Amino acid sequence: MDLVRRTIERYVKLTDAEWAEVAPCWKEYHFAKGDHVSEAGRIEKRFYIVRDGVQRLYFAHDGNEHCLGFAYGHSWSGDYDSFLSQRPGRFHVQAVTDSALVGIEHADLLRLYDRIPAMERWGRLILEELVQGRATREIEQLTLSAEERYRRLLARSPHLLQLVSQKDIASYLRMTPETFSRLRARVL
Amino acid sequence: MDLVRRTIERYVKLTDAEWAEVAPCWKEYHFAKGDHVSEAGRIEKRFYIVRDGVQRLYFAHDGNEHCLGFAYGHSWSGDYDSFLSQRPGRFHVQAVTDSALVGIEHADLLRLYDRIPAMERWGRLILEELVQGRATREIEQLTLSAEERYRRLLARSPHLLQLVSQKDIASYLRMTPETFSRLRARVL
DNA sequence: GACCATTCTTGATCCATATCAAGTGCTTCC
DNA sequence: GGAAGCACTTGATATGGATCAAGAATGGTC
Repeated sequence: MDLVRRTIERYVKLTDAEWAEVAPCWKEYHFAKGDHVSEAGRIEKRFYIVRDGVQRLYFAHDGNEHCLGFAYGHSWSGDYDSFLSQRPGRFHVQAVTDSALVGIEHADLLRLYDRIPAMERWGRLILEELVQGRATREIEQLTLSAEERYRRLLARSPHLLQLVSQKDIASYLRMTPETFSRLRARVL
Repeated sequence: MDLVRRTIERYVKLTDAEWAEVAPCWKEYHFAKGDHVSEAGRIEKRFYIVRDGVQRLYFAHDGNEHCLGFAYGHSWSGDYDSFLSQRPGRFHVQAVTDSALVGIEHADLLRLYDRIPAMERWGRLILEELVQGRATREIEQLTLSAEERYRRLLARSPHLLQLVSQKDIASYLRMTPETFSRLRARVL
C-alpha cells in the first residue's frame, strides 16, 4: 500500500493518523490480459491507481472502437466519467497486459473527502491535472496532421509502441490502422 | 454579489459566516464587445462567473482561430487552463457581446480553499463537471459527421446561433465557415 | 449616408485520409 | 502442429470536407 501513499503524497501530505484512515479503503485487484476493468453501461464502482500493467480506455460505436487513452506507470485507471457521475458509463477499460490495480470505492472516497481536507484537495488537484491534459490533447488534435501526431507520440511516449497494439495506437492518434502502418513505413 | 452565492450554492452550502469571508473576494469586471478577457501568453489572474454577455474561448494557430467553447448564462469564464497552472496560457477569451463578469483572484481562491472546506469541495465539483462535459464533447467529435454535429447544436443550443457569428460556431463545430454555410442551406 | 471591412454565400477543384480488398505473418489454443 | 483468428502491410479507389475564388450582404465608422 506504500504505492498509494506515495502517489497521493505527490499532491498533498498526510499525517500518519490520516493515512491510517485512508489506507484500509484501498484494495488490490488483479486483471488478466484481455479482462475488462470497466464496461460501458455499468456504473464504475472504483477509482484505481495502477500498480502494474497497461490498460486502455475506449468506447465502441458503430462496430468500431475509439481509444481515448492508456493507463500505466503509477497513474490513474478506470472509467472516471462514470465514477464521478455514478451513472452508467460510456467507456470500457480493458487490461492490455496482466494488471494489478489498487482501487477505492466511491462511497469510501466521499467519506474521506468529508473527514480529511487533504484528501478533498487531492481530488481537486488530480482533476486539475486531468483538465490540463485534455486541453493539451485537444490543441494537438486541432493543429497537427496525422504524421505530426505520430511523430509527437514517437518523441514523447515511444514505450507505448512496445506495450499496445498498433491498432489501438492508431485509434488513439485518430487515424485508421492502414494510415498508421503507412506512416510507420514512411517516417523514420 | 447574490449571483456568486447562488452559483456556488448550486454545488455546496455556505454558512453566513463563510459567505462573509467569500463575498469580498469577488469583484465585478466589465468588457466591451470585442475586448479580450484573457490573452494567450499571459497568466490568467482570475476565475470568472458570467453575470451578463457571451464570451468565446479560442486559440490561434497558423493564422486561424479555433473556437473551443462559449461562456454565457451563469457559467464560468476565463482561461481555466492558465488559471489552474498559473503559467502563460494558450487560449484567448474574448467578449462576443458587452459582458459583465464577476471574478476572483487566484491567490484569494487558494486562501478560501485553505480556510473553507466547502469552497475546496466546490472547486472539485466544478472540475468534475468540466471533465464530464469534455468527455461528452470528445465522444461527439469522434462519432458525428459535420451535419450531425450541426443538427445536435441546433437541437441543444439554438440560442447560440443568435448570439455568436457563424464563423465561430463553425469553428466550434470543427468545420470551415463554407461547410457550415452549406449545411445551413441544406439542412432544414 | 458612403466607405471599408467583415461575414456569409455559392461554385469549382483538390487532397488527406478513409474505405475496400488481398495477401502475409504471428499467436493461441484445441 | 494445424487451423482459426487477429494484427499488420500494401495497393487501388472513394469521399467528406478543405481550399481557392469571387460576389452579395451586413455592419461599423467618420
